[in-house]
Amino acid sequence: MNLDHSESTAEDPQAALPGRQDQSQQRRARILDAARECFGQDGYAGATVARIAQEAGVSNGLLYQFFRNKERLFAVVLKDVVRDWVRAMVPRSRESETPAQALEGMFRRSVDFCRSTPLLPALLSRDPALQLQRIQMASADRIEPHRRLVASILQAGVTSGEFRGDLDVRSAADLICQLQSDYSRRAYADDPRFPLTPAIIETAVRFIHDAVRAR
Amino acid sequence: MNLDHSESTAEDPQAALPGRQDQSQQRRARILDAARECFGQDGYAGATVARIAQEAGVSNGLLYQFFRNKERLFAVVLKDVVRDWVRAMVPRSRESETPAQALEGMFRRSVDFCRSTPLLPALLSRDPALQLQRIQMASADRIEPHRRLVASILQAGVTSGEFRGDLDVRSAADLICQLQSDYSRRAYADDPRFPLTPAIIETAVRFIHDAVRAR
Amino acid sequence: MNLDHSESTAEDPQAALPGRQDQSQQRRARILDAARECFGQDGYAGATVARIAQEAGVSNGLLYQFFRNKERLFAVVLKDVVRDWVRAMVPRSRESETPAQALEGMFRRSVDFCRSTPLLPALLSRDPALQLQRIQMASADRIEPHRRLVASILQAGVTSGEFRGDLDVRSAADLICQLQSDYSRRAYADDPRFPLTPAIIETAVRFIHDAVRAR
Amino acid sequence: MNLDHSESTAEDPQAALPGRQDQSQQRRARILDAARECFGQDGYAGATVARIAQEAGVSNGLLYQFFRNKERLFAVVLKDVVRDWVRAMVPRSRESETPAQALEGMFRRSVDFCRSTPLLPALLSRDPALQLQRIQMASADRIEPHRRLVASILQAGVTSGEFRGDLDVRSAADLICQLQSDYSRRAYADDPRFPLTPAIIETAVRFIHDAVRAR
DNA sequence: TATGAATGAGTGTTCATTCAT
DNA sequence: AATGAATGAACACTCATTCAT
Repeated sequence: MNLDHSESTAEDPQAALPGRQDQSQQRRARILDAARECFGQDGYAGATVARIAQEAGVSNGLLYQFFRNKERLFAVVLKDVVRDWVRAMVPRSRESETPAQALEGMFRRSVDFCRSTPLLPALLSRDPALQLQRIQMASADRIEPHRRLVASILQAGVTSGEFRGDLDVRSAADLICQLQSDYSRRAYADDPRFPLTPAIIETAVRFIHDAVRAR
Repeated sequence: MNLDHSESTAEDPQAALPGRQDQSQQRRARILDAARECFGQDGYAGATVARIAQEAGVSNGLLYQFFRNKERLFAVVLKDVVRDWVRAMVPRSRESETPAQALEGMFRRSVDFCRSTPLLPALLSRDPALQLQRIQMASADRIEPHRRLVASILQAGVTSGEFRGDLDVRSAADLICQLQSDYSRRAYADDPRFPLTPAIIETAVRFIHDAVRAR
Repeated sequence: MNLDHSESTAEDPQAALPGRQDQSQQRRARILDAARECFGQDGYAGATVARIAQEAGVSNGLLYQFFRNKERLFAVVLKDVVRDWVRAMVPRSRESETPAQALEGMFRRSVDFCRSTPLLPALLSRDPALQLQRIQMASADRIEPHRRLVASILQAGVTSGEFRGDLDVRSAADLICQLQSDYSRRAYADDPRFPLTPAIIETAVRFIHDAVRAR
Repeated sequence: MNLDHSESTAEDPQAALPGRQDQSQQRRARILDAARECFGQDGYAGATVARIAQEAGVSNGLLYQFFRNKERLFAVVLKDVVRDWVRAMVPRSRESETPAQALEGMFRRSVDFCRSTPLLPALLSRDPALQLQRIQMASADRIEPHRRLVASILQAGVTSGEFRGDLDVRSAADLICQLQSDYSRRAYADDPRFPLTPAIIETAVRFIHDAVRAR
């Protein structure tokens, strides 16, 4: 739950005795955490600034010193979530993986990430409740790269002969990303009507393998 | 956009000169249309009753003579949308279809339905912005049947030897329904970042075929 | 509950087969009954026209053919209630009563009237919830006569020597009327915090006797 | 009109330069004053939150930071009014009073209190327009004690032989409280049809004396 | 820097009143 | 004469945002 928002100060030796600066950054991070939680649970319109502030343990007004308004706050949350998500999916060390393994690994890591993170890839994909189109556009930069990453893995597989030669790489990448997003969201939502049992995950992984591998 | 809400009066030759009853039902239908549109665009919390009324060309208050409140209106919209969606997906005449054809047909019909209908299967699946759990539960009755229908087609294919014998029917049905829902929503949303080209559809169809057919 | 609103038609031999006229008057009466009930229970602002119409078994709109608006309807109800109340209090045959008996009789009849009638002398006296001052003024014509009636009885008692010679007739009449109004309202309201047991009534009667009789 | 809501700050020498806390409490008090006024004039249903806010010179929303909703605000007003009323009635120093004097004193103080205070013992007793039963119940705790106080005075008088031995103490207390409430309300309402001249008050006082004293 | 009291525009909802039928 | 569908002003209440402290 306590994500890494501090970045540059992460290794600051003075972190132990937080100065003004540090405390401020800590509060900013707490706000972002709370916002992620609230937006994730209630959507953009449903979440209230007051609740976020309370959840973060800061005053109502402080929020507005870090973020111009609710919309901007949401944009930042969105950007961070996508960044974290992409990070979590990307293979740590790519060397030893075959394309098929890479594909499977991304899928599983994505689902795992969402399982443990109060997140909203739901929102990422196309939540109608957040019509903040401009915001989404801003974070869309992350979506396309993700798709390109998957596409490059697919292309590598095709080139190596491991995947089908007639694979429509762009479309397949799109579909795989879609599935990743879906099942990731389900991992987070944990809705009994949309369960995410191991069996379902294995089936999805097998779907993907079947669809791409050469025969 | 102008859906069939009239049903019983559809063949009434006097429909042209609407009586009071008729006009009333027409207005009700207009409200439902507008609500479908607005909820679809803005989510539950984001949509306003005033906007829906305006869009429907009726007064603010009339809405409350047909529906107890916003929540009930939404519930009705949801129920209707799912009903229409399921109707559109179900094969007209099932006789001559192989299981594979049935599967493909449902997929295509679902996508087509959403392309031409202001709809919200998005909302059906799990929009975090509409926490109206009870409502969702009510319309959830439709989700499981859909999954069962797909599962029965899969089972038929497995039995006939057309599909893989080791197919996890439940999980596969879940995944296929998920894909249908996704691409259907994309068909409606028409978001450039999530396009729905023929190539993408064909790829999805092929994915499904590859995943289930015996080898 | 079914009060006499018809007056002139009460003995109409055609009452059995109600003509247009009769039915109309009957409906008017039903509306007044319902209004008396509703205003009595919920006060002026709290009562709704729709409820009154429903209670009366007529359409919403019909109400407005008999009464210009809610305020006028209320005014008529008020006038009728006061009229009935005063009627009920006035001794049937005055001859054989001493002033003391007359006083006591009025008090008891008033309380009894309210016990069996959905009424609102509450509203009569000075309910702050119905600020319709002008209306109250209109029905005030009835209040003063009542006070004068009591005063005349008191005066008769003073003259005959049965009552104290130094009685302030006007003030005493005022107080007695006040008590009548109070206990009448309590008879109707039937609030456990303001009970109206026989003991309480007897005490009130005795109060009045003690206060006025010569010693 | 400007009641004492400040209590603890009453002796604060800095009250002249109000701090934030002080100003806040002052506004709360202003809201309560305005609410007392408006509810008193228009009843519960008739009074509007907007009017109260305007009368208090604060924004519409501030009201909701002090009181959960209109109903709660009313409950507080009611509680305060009863508290003030009871306070005003209770004899300052009881020592030297005979029971008869105590009775008379309470009556006069009650009337005087209402004359100078925007108040609604009317509402206390049984205004049909405020069906907020639960609220009334809450403040009813004050009614019964008042009745008991009067009853104890009566009992003392009976015991000392100053009052009639056959007095029904409970019923008499009820009646006296009723009269106090009535004339107090009249003192506030100041309705020309229900005047409250000195003569009327003296008559009431005499009524009470006559009714209770031994002969 | 941080607070939270204060604002007021905007929301869902009700209801007296009108009017086409 | 009678209906009840339709209206829209008015209400209680919420919440993003500001600002004096």
